[in-house]
Amino acid sequence: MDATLELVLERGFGGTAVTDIEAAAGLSPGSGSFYRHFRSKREVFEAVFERELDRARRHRTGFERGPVGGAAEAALTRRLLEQLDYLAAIRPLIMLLAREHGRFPELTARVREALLDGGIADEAAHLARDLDGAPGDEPLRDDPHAVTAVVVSALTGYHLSREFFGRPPAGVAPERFAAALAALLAARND
Amino acid sequence: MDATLELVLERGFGGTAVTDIEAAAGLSPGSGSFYRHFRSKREVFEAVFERELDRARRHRTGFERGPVGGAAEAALTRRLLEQLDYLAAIRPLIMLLAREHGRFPELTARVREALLDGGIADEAAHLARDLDGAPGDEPLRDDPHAVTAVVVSALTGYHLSREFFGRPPAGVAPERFAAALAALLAARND
DNA sequence: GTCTATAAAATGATAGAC
DNA sequence: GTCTATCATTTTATAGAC
Repeated sequence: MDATLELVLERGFGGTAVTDIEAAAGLSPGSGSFYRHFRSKREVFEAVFERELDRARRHRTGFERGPVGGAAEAALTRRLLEQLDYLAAIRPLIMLLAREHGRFPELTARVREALLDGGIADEAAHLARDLDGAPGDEPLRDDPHAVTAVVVSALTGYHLSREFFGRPPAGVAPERFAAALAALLAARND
Repeated sequence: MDATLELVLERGFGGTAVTDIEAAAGLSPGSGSFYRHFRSKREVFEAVFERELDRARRHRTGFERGPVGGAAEAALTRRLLEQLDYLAAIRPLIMLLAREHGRFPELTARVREALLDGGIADEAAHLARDLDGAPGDEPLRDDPHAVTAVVVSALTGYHLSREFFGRPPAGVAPERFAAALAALLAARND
């Protein structure tokens, strides 16, 4: 499964032959030994996908929660970096979706359910709520769902830009990026 | 070439047979008529990629420029929507990169040069500059490159989330998204 | 659980008639 | 510029020995 994941991320499902998987897994290429473990190429792909989905679900626990007190902006920055780390951790799942959502349309809904509905968007919403709950702040005068969308988009965009282009947007490192985003968010209730 | 683009975006290069391309182009499948137009499958892929790269380059002209005056936030919102439209227009190029940058590593630098170095990042930088030059504003007290990175990330992230997940983050429509981002940017010099 | 051997189909590509 | 026909290779998958 590790060999399959690596090859599919590099060449795609259609560009990966069972022979390649056997070779990468240390089996004799073309021997058909693969078929003692999985009944078809599709089956191993689905197994890999399920494994990565499970990993992603298990990974999202223990995020910091609660009102952002004291040095609000620094705390915010820390949480945003945490979310970037999460995205990095579930990289395989995101890349599997990016590569094969055309051939396996069912991936879309499954990843969305695991990531968006209960993942970053959730965290970003908490974040926005926590921020608004900070002592001394007035209630929101802007659109909280839209702010959540901006935060989620910025985080995923930053991650994907690094993945696809091999470097972060404008060459800005994660810490600088998170600090700038936190500053924008903190200033919005001034 | 149209048939090839569509098939490659859906199934990937390795998952698209020359036979499929022939069928989609209205030729007799398996006839080899494809080879009267291109010498190999790789060649048609490269032709498609170059065509989309060219289209993307030609498309980015006529963006609004200059100091954001008057209703600064509304003007900003308009420009951000313009950038989202641009991303939608060059969708094929972005998706080709997302799908095949593993198999054709040379795509990365070429798309980056066309999009990031002279594209959105450039526009975002102008945007930040124009915003700071607005009459009555004080000079920037934050990190302009990092703010640019946030804007680029937010725009690309919003676009890619819609592509990969089939819906915008938090269900927020483009207008709401752009308005929220503009509000965050406009508030940062208060 | 791996190997050799092999079958059946799909795939990339060419030759030559129309 | 398309078709029929064809070929060599690659690919998916199975059978059976060890």
